[in-house]
This record gives sequence, C-alpha cells and structure tokens, in this order.
Amino acid sequence: MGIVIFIDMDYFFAACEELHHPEIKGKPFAVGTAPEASKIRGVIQTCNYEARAFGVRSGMSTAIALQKKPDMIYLESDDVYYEEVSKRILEILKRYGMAVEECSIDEFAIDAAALDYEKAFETGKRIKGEINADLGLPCTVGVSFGKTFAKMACDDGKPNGAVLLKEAEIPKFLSAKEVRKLPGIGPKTEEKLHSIGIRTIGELAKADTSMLLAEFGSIGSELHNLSNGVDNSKIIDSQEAVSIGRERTMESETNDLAVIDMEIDSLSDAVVVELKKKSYSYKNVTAKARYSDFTFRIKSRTLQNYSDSPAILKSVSKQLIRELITSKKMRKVGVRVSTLISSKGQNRLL
DNA sequence: CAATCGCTTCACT
DNA sequence: CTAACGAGTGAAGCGATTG
Repeated sequence: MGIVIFIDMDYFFAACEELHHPEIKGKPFAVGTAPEASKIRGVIQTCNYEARAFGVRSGMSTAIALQKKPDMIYLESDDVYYEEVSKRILEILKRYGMAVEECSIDEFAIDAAALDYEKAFETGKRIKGEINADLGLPCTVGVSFGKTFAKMACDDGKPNGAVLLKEAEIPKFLSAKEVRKLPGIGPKTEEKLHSIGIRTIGELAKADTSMLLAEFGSIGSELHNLSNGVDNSKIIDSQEAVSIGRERTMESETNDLAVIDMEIDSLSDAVVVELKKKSYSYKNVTAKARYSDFTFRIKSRTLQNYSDSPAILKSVSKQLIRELITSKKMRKVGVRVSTLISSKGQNRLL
C-alpha cells in the first residue's frame, strides 16, 4: 500500500441540493429519508453547516432535528441525482490516469503510488480545484500512506481543506485521537473499547494483541494494526456488489398480508431495476421485517439456480415474509438479493 | 476441511 | 451532559451444515 489521495465531498447531499435550489444557500436546511408529509418518521441524512450550528447531525431522527431548529428547511433526498453527480466526480478523477476506488457515493481513493508526497499533494489540490470549478461543489482532500490514513487526514481537514500526512507523522497524528476516529469503529465498538479502558488510538496501539483478538475477533487485530500505523488495505478499481436491497417503512404498522405483499412487490421491482442496471443475476433472496418494538428479523433462502426474474423474487420474498409474521406488527419490510453473478451477454438463466 | 447457508451485528450517510 | 427517536444501504462475521 503506497501513497493515496483521498477525496471526500463536503456535506455532499446538501451541497447537491444547493446546486438545485440556490435560494436555500445560507439558510439552515437538511436532507432526510422520508417524504415531506411523513418527515418526522425519518432521519436526517445530512445537512449544511448552518443547520449543524444548531446541533443537527446526520443519522439523527428528523423529529429531534426539528426540535433543535423548528424552522429548518427540509428536503427529501434525491438519490438518483446524487448518483449522477457522483459519476461526474468520478469522471474528473479518472482523467488523471490513476486507479480510483469509489469508497462510497461521495468518497474516492486514488492510487498515487507512482508519485511522491509533494507531487501527490499538488495533484490532490488540483483535483479539488477542478471539482469546485467544474461542478461547483466543495470537497476536502487528504494525502497519506494508505487509504485509511488518507481518509483520516481528510476528516481532519473538513470542510474545504487539504491535508498532507506523511508516513513518519502517522503515529503522532493517531496517538491522542479518540478511537472513534478510526474508520470502522462505530458506536458499538467504541463503547466496548471504553469498557475495557481504551479511549485513545494510542492506548489501542499499546493494548495486548491476543486480548484484542479474543474480545473482537479478526476485527480486533485489524484495528490493532491500524492504530499502530499499519494499513494493509488496497485500492480496488471496480468493486463488485455483494448484495442489492430495498426496504421501506410503511405508513402504519400492520400484519395485513395484502398491504405487505404490495410493499414486497414494489420493493422487488426496485431491486430488479438495480439488478438490471448492473447486469447481475441473483441466487439468494432475503426478506426483512422490523417490528413495532423496533427489533427486526430476516429470513433468507438460496435458490437452486441463478435468476433475474422479478416474479421469482416476488414469490420467494412473499413466502419468506410470511415466516416472519408474529404477534408484533411490522413497521418496515425489506427485500434483498445476494450471491450475485454478472449476467452480461450471458445465455438464459432459470 | 472448505464451501455454503442462514442469520446477526455493525458502520456510515 | 446525553437521551430523545429510529431510514436506508450494504459489508462482514459467525456458527451450523454439508459434501
């Protein structure tokens, strides 16, 4: 793993919305998952810095966000548009002739192994300027040794920054930071680390390897390496999808199979659209139910053969969702396909 | 023993 | 300070099963 240029878009969905609706720029607003009519049932995906000033955060329920800033503007997220913008960013990055990994819709890692730090940093800043000039979008660039540390350098520079973190500086950069800043450590792992007395990355680096392995499994040794400045990840040019799914919270909680089946049909159609776009066939189907008490369960089935049929997907997921019916009503249902193969230009599959 | 299956857990936006 | 309230997408890990 060599030098990496990491590009992370600043408040990406919100920045896209500012392009669409210039008049909201400067006012606090947020992009959420639910339509306007039922927005309090959804969560905030992202918001601009004006809204963040009032304590609004991504992942926060919209009801709470609106307590903090009642007159905040609310917009329903427009994923199709964001995906389009993301592709345009990717095109800009590809012009530089280096391998690019799409880490997420708004994060990209560029393999700059052929460059030295100064050259990579210059290139990163140039890319940043180009994205801003061509698309009108702000971003932050981080350059370091390995994907993970380039991303962390990037996090440090947000928003609208550029950070160079050379390999020799990584241990010092890491040591005082809270463990939560390590990519891959979320609320659960953080809590567990706290409970064994580890709060900073420096403390994690010094922790006993076998203890981490016992407590956290393979993730533990991975984290131990990272906290010691060792990143074994590679840049993956084009990532194959492992699964494709759609899920939706229903208008009201129900066990009515007529309602649920309709939902399953429409989710299945959405999954097949995505599947077609990527020319995949599926062999595994999973149905998911979230209940009124917020617990959830899934049920899955592997088919005899690969398929690209919407009808099969619908009938299998309807069977599976029936096995998930309990006395607790369902508030959300989902359909997911996995075990995918590329079916581009392939003969017919059952 | 390795691959597969069914399912849970977790992270991130 | 930290709960409140709680969407959608996807990857990875794990124990059991199977060949």
